[in-house]
Amino acid sequence: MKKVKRTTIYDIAEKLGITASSVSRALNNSSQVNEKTKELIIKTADELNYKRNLLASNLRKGQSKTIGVVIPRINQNFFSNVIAGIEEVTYQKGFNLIICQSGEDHDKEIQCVNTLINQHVDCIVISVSADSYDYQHLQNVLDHGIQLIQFDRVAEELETLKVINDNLQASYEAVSHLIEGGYKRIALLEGPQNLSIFKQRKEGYLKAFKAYNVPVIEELIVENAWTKELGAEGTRKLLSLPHPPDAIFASTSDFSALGVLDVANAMGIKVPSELGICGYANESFSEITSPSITTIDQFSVYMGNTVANLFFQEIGNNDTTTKPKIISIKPELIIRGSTKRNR
Amino acid sequence: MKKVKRTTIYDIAEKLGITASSVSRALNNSSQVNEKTKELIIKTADELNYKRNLLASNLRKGQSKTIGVVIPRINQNFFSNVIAGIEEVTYQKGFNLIICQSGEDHDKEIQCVNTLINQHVDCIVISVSADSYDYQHLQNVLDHGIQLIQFDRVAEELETLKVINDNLQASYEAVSHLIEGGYKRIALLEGPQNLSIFKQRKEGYLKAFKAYNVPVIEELIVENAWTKELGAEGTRKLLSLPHPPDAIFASTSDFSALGVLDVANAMGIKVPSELGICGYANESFSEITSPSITTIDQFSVYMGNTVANLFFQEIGNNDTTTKPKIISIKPELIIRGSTKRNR
DNA sequence: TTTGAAATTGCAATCGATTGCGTAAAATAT
DNA sequence: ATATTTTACGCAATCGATTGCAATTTCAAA
Repeated sequence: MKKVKRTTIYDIAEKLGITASSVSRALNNSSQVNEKTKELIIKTADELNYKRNLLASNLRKGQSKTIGVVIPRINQNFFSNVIAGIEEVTYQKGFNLIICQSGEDHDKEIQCVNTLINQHVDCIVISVSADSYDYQHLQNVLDHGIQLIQFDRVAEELETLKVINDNLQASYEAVSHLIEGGYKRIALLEGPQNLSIFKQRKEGYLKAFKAYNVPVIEELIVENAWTKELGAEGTRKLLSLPHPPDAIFASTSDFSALGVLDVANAMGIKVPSELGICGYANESFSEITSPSITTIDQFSVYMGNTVANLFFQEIGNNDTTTKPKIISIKPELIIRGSTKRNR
Repeated sequence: MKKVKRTTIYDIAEKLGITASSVSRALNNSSQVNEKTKELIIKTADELNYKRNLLASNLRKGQSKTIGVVIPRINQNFFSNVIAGIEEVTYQKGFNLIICQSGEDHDKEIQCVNTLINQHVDCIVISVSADSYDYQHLQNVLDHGIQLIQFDRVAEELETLKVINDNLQASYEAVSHLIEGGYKRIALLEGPQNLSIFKQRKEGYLKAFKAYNVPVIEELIVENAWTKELGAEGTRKLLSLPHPPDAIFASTSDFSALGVLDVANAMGIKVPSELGICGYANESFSEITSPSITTIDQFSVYMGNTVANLFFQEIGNNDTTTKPKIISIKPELIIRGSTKRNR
């Protein structure tokens, strides 16, 4: 296992009595090497089971053909789908992906970013963690001449490429759907407001109220309810109010919505007739629950594709005067059983 | 964005009027450099926003502190959990993860492996794709002196480190549970038999029959039913037999079990009273369905931890005479509504 | 003050691939 | 046959960090 001497271009050169230069050129399919010798070189390279040392190659070329991805956690449907989407594209271009998990921790996020800078990645793709409070480390990425693309959870104040969902619009549509369904007291389970995505979702919620000329009821807005447990907890509080809500928009995630559903079931409250529920993210389980949960699809794999394509588009483009692009993907409201009441 | 000259140890050396050697040593906390100059070097490195170029460092040191992971697809619960588990451990050791998806395609798997060899990864962790028919590419990994660890889906004939589930035992327990529950005609949805995991699960199924002295009914064994759709299809066939089964063990996955459940619901067949269902893998949705699905938990995150720990244990260990280790993790049967009938 | 050992630092090669520049050889034009 | 252009290949530097060995300095012991 140890100390296997791998064959290098020098080994090939020596065997053929030529220089490493020619070998290198041949393997890069340069036109300045004779066709015959090129064939010969490729043949012997194959015989010797030669594999190019990308460390050396990349060092010399000052690039790495590697993209670093920093996400809160990989074993969360949305993120693993985005990664799958990124990989689809990058793989075809011969780029590799280094994955780091920030675990929703600001310090670990900084460490991840630094590691990726050390690795000389060509680009860092990030969805910031929930407790990120400043973005010096991201500025640092730019200072090192590394392309930076933010997706989904973005630091708005940083001028970088961004791929986001139109959270406001999606949220607006979801709440409109509830209002049109005849729900009168619609509660909101909101996420950490330092993340713009959650702020936007709240704005969409408020916008719908305004559009339909319905007054907002402050006591129906529950902060920081973005896990299944917190969602359940918030729901218990909401449902024990003197004037409980007749619908809950779990704007943070389907997990949260699942918490709502559990509590409703446990309390014998009928969904959707007595309580409408709408989640967010179209997790795979949301169509399996009973009733199935109305939610919002974010086209996560497509989002990954978009991120990757954006990168390849931008590196081809040396024009530094272009404004930082923001691509917004319109999510889709998926109406299911949890909000379909027959009046 | 382009052409940012990053600071190197030479820049630091020049600024302080010393050599790069000392800078390098200082940054590696070598004892052969004066404490005072060490401090000074570290301070200026920080001021200049120096980041070590790992390409250069790794090239020189002949390692990369990187582990390559090849899996069928990342956006599948089991695999993303394993990766999360691997990352937990490797991150602490300062190792990075390069992720490749084979997409269940043998050729792409080969390409992935080759890329990782090019990248000079220190270890390749792989769960082979379903249509892998030979393992030359894995042998090649070993030939390049790269540590190879297989997990879950393994090529048994290759002598490498392996981390697997005790599929046979788990499967045996699941079927025993069904038999003890009074189910008489238990069908099996099996996966591609070239993958040992599916072969073992079938063996467990057969073993249970033998143990309880129940005859195996060949027509109740359905080949290649390892997606939701194929599971549903197989179920339709099974349930339209003259003598339909009264339980189905979807040994391939919970997705397949979900297909079974859908068909049963559609046909108005009651679960678990008229039909028992058991899945595999404890996907998050399996406890949400109604009834919830009895399944087998594979401790996927722990499996990832184990893989990573195994690697670090082995590289510390230069003794090449050690036999290739196989670590078997005992999965756990999780009994839920889909097999709980009250007789 | 001298001597020897220990502590610091510098020199230069090395990891493997790439590439600008120069030159010899081959091909084409005159 | 000679001049000129192409083509093909070699030389040597380079990317940035590491490290064995040599050289110098420091310091304590004699």
